[in-house]
Amino acid sequence: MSEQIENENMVLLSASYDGIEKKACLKFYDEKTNTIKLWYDSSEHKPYCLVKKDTDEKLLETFKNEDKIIIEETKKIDLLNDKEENMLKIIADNPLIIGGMPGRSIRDRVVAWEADIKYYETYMYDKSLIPGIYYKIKDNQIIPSKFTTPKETNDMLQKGIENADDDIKEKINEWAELLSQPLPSIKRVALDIEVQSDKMDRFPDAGEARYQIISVGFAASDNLKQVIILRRNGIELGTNELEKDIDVIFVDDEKTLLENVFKIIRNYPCIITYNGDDFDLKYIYNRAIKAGIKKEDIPIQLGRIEANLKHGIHLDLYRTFLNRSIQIYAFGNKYSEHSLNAVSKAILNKSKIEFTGEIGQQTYYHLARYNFNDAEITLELTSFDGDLLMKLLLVISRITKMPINDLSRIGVSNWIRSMVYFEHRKINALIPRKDELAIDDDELKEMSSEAVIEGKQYQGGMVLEPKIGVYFGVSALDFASLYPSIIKVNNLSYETVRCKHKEHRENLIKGSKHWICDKRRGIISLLVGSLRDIRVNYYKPLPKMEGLSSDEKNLYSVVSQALKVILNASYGVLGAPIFPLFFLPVADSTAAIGRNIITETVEAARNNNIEVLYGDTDSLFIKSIDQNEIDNLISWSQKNQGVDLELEAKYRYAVFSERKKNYIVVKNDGQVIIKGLTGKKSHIPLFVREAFYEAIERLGEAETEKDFEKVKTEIRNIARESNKLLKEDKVPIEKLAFRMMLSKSTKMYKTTIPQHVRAARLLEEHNREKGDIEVMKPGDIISFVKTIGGVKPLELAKIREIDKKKYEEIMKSTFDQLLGPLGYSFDDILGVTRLEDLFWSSKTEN
DNA sequence: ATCTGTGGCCACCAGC
DNA sequence: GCTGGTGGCCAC
Repeated sequence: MSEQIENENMVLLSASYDGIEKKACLKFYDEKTNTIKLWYDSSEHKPYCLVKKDTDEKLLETFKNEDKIIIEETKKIDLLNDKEENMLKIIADNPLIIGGMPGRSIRDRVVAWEADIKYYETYMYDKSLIPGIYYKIKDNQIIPSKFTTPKETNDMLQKGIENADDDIKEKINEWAELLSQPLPSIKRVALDIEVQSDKMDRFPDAGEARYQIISVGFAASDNLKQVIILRRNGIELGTNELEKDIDVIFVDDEKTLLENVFKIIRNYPCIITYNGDDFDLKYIYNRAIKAGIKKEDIPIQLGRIEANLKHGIHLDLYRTFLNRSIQIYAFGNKYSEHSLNAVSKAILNKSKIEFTGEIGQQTYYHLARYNFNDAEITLELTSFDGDLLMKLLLVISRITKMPINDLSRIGVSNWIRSMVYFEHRKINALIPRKDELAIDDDELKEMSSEAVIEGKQYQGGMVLEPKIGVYFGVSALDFASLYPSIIKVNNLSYETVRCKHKEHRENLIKGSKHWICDKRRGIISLLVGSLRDIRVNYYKPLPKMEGLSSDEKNLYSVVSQALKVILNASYGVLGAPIFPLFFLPVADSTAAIGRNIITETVEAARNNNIEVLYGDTDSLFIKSIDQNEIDNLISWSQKNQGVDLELEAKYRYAVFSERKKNYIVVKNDGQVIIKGLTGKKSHIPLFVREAFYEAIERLGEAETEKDFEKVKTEIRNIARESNKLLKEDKVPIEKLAFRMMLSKSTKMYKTTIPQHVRAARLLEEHNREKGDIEVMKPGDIISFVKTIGGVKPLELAKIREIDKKKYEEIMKSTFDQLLGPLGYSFDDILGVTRLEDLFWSSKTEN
């Protein structure tokens, strides 16, 4: 049922294989009509393999030695229709199979075909389709839409990359064309359901779907705000505290409720949920089947890992926010727990609505308010900051060649895999299998650097010994995208590091046993290098350019963020055994060159009489704010190392202790930046953290060295005040709670039982006695307090059980990290306080 | 089924 | 009481 669509600009969202139609099904988003256009491609596309007469060994040899492997078409195997024995015969006659899913051997291809899941990869490659960009369909042909970049920005790009190598330059221009396309705003609806479960079963199984759905909330980008409520016996209406524009619809039976839900879903090309894969959509589907609704009338399609829409796409934000790259690089590690409440609190500063008792016993209006609120914050997670998340996904989709519904559910190693494989196919290069890149364990150990931390695979970044003290007039310098720069400049890639050419074995990397090919550009080096250059020289400075519209600025900063995510991951995956192109020598070489670069730069600084105070991996702190000295160092580095050293900031003063990764810097405007100190860590009690931050603020007030006396007095007052509150039991117990994440379920801790696990077990036991069998899961956060003789979960502890001495110790160690480098100690400061305290408490006792 | 890396500090556990 | 090892959080 191929639909004729003409002359429209549509964004390609996803591609899948329709097993019934035996056709490719493409989903395009049409911005004009706000709908998904389904496109069944009736042109022939069969999964096939090209066969080339050769042997594996011979080809591998060639692969390492030649500039490029060109695949020649000699014979096709039709994987879908050929009989297996026939295929095997062809394979026997032609031992090497390349192509079909180009680059992969027939074994991989057959496996991929059977799994059905990689279909879009081969289809999209064959048709030269890239998800996330605009197309027209005309005369049954899919034609990419053309967008031209504004002249000013293009000029800036060309100027920024004029010194790049030709191959990199070409690639950068290709990226620029792809990434400067406008970003569509996708019409979407967020959905959340509530289920009539009882207390004993707080997380009902969606496969079983035992309880009826009592409420479904909707919040959409076109301002639809609706809750559908199931009428039940004995439930009161309650008071209507909902905003006026929220529709509450009552229905009498679940089937009608579900039909209403489906009617709404069908109006939207994109549906957003929080944990919809595992719960909401699965639950709805199974209840619909139970209610006797026919499969073909349900717009939901359940996959193995993903619940999808027949007419559109579904994004499960739970899976997206679980992604570590998204968490750290896109959202700056703002959230640490992955519940809807925790994420929305951290990002939107909005919470779920609280209620007591069971959800099934709430009044209708309270249920509606609770349910709608969940749907609304779910939607808002995609719409805050000008649809940031949606746009980020679309840009990542363009870079990695993956549909957003896929990439939003999987980890970054798979993004990079998709991006790198696409590039292989594009140049008709063979994609090596894992076993072809594998190195024998003993051999690998022999050739790799020794890690500083036992149990790690190789040595990483270098951390300089800090020079203890307070320094006024300090500059922070760092290398822009150091590891990607190294990969670019040194031509690092799995096929160029330790290449097969005898003559290159002399090109040893200093401090390592690896050598680098200088005959051809490595594929990883080209990809990572071009992405690095376009970010540093174009997308990063672009938003500052004058005369840009806010849409343009927004696009550029989103692209910059997406590139940051990809670049940060691309080095890491090469050292990750799970990555299909894992090749440790590349990661090892990258880090080794990084250590060389920072060492040489420190040396160069010394030669120029610049004192280096501290440095970590790609950053240096120098005791100078002289622009000339800084510029000299920067140009030295550019000239001798080919990497971009940049001035990050000049600081009024900096404080270093003997501890690495622990320091304080103060900007000229008084803003204080703390790194690594215990006082800022998220697991310590709020009571300690608040006092710590108050003290930190005082540091911002110090303009010169002699101001520290005053600061000291003020910090003393803060410490004294806090201690007093603690002694008088005036600190609310919640503020005394440690909060720590469980990385395993409590039963899985075997070697030692840490305190937070003890607390978690106590809590589980307590709940079990109440009849609640729910246990704590990996990723859950346990709040506990230190009591005399041990720990207790926050919920079960009384204020009088608190071990005040322990908390005083924590205050001491936290404050000492701050005071030590300033030449004071907590005991000095509190020594004064203690006398007063004594005086004070004896007075009250009397 | 899913999973990017190493270096460093702190508090605590468990065994001696 | 000392000490090596574990687990969590952070810097890059």
